[in-house]
Formats: sequence, structure tokens, C-alpha cells
Amino acid sequence: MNNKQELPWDNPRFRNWVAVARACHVLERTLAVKLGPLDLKPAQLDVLMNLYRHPGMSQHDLARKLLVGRSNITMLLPQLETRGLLRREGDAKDKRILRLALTEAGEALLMQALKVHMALIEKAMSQSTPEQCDLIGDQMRKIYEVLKDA
Amino acid sequence: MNNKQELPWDNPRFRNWVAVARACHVLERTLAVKLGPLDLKPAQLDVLMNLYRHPGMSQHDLARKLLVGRSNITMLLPQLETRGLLRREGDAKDKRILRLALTEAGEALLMQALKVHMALIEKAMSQSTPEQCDLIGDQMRKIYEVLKDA
DNA sequence: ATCCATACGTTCAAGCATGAACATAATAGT
DNA sequence: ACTATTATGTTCATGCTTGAACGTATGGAT
Repeated sequence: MNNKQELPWDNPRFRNWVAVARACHVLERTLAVKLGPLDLKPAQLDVLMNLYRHPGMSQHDLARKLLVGRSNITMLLPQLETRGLLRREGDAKDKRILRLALTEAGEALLMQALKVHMALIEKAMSQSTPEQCDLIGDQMRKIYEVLKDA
Repeated sequence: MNNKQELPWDNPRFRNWVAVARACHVLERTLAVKLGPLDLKPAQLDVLMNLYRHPGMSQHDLARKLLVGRSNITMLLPQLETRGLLRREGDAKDKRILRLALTEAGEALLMQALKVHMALIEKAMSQSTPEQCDLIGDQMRKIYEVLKDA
């Protein structure tokens, strides 16, 4: 076997992906800090966002949307429910399913958090032209499609 | 205060960034699975990669490169050292510093892991033209620069 | 020379995410 | 109707990451 394979750091695709990963990492990290005053973690914000857009979601749907395990959702929700940010109600037809929805308090907190999140993303993405920004989004959606069931 | 702020999902920058985050998430996840047979986590691979490129690094340098806390490195290294993948030697001049370097076994395992990593990134990024790929990398590096000390 | 501030690495407790094993409910096949 | 399979959510043990507090080493100021 030949150890003299092309080294990744000479490969543009590799170097550019590393840049993507680093940008993601640092933005996530920054978001966590800026969300501190609201006592929200990025993962919790993701939950609130999805419930706002898709009220009545089941926990399983939510897990798939967030790309996490179901047990993660089980561990995540009680904190938010106790804080009065969301409701869980059993489905009438299918007793296995718990339907999720934001409360008013949850919606209010979400709006606060979205301001923070939006400001951060604006700061990051405003350096690209709209065309560049869309191109990035398009390519990333392609990547997601290719990898989502690999 | 006006609650009728522009909702983020109508904002292209927001939607496109979400795509970036999702792509990152799914690639990281896939990498973890594909690295399973080598008994390596993505974080550990990052360590090996950085030590290969920058032998003699201190733990502090490594932590900054990886965008993690110093304590994380402290917890991470013993596993790899025990497996004989890297060495830690005290600096001659400055007794606080531990200099890190890969062993031969570490380098060998790294090469194995890089094949996996490269294949995955190829699969993801090969859908973009070289120009698109470079554009993505350039924009992401800009984002990193803007956010890295925010 | 001594003291103060800073830098590097470690320890520890806490919070998260994961996957396997489980319990319950629905559905399909016979 | 009965059984087997699948689906939803929970529990639990494990491992990862973090931040604060700590110990030690270095360097600079006086």
C-alpha cells in the first residue's frame, strides 16, 4: 500500500470544507454565549423554532427535524415544559404520540432569541452578496441530500 | 415593541445559514459512524491531523486550533497516548509546556482515517464546481475571521 | 531578590447527546 | 381473534465538553 496518498490539505475541497466546519463551530459557540442572558441553549432554540413553524409536531418528527435521537428530545423537553414554554398533549387518535406546541411565553421568548440569532447570522452572512449567499445555501442543501441517508 | 419583526425563515441569509449548519451536522455525524471501525472519534481525528501538520505543538496551541477549552485537550490526550498514537514531552526551556507529536502508529492510523474523511468530503463537495467550492471556502473563512473574537 | 501578574496544564462537577434496552400502543398478516 | 411486527416515547449507563478552581512555572516590576 502506498502511504504517499495525496495529502488532504493540498486538496481544495478538503481545505474549503474545513473552513465550513470552523465557521459553523465558531458561530454555534458565539450563539451559545449570546443566548446566555435568555437562559437558552442553541439546541433549545432549535426546538422552539421548529415548534413555532410546525405546531402539533410529535417528538419523533421533532427529533428527525433536528437530526438528533429521540431520547435527546425526551431529555430536552421537560426543562422547557417546566418553564412553561411549551405544552405536550397526547394525541386523541394515537395514544403513543405526544403533540407539541409553544405557549405564549414560549413564543415570546422565541422572538427574543430570534433577534439574537438573526443578528449573528446577519453579521456572518452580510459579507456575501445575495447571489453568493444563495449559492452557498444551494450547495449545502445538496450536500445534506447526498449525506442524509448514507 | 413590535412583535411583527421580519420572521427569519423569510430571510435568505437565515435560510441559507441553516442549510450550512445542517450540512455540517450531518457530515460530522456520518464521519463519526464511518470512523467507528478505526475506533476514532472526529475530535480525536482533529487532534491527529493537527499534530501531523504541527509537530511540537503545545496543548494550549492545540486547544486554540481546535476551538475547544484547554481542559478538553487534557481529557482527550491520555486516551490517545495510552494507545501509543502520540507522545508528550516536557519542553526543555519552559517546564510548563508539554510538546506533542505523533508516533509512527499515530501517523499510520491517521492515514487510514484520512482516507475515510477525504472520501466523505469528496462525496459532499464534488457536487460543486471548483469555483463554487473555492467561493464557499472563501466566504466561510471570512465568517470565521469576523466571529472568532466576538 | 521579592512580589505580582500571567501562562500552561490538571482536576472536578455539571450539563448534553447518544444508543441500547425497555414499555406501551397501533397495525398487518394469518 | 391472535400473533408478530412496527412505531412512539422513556430510562439508563456511558462518554464528551465545558467552565471554574487549582497548582506550578515564568517573567516583569520594583
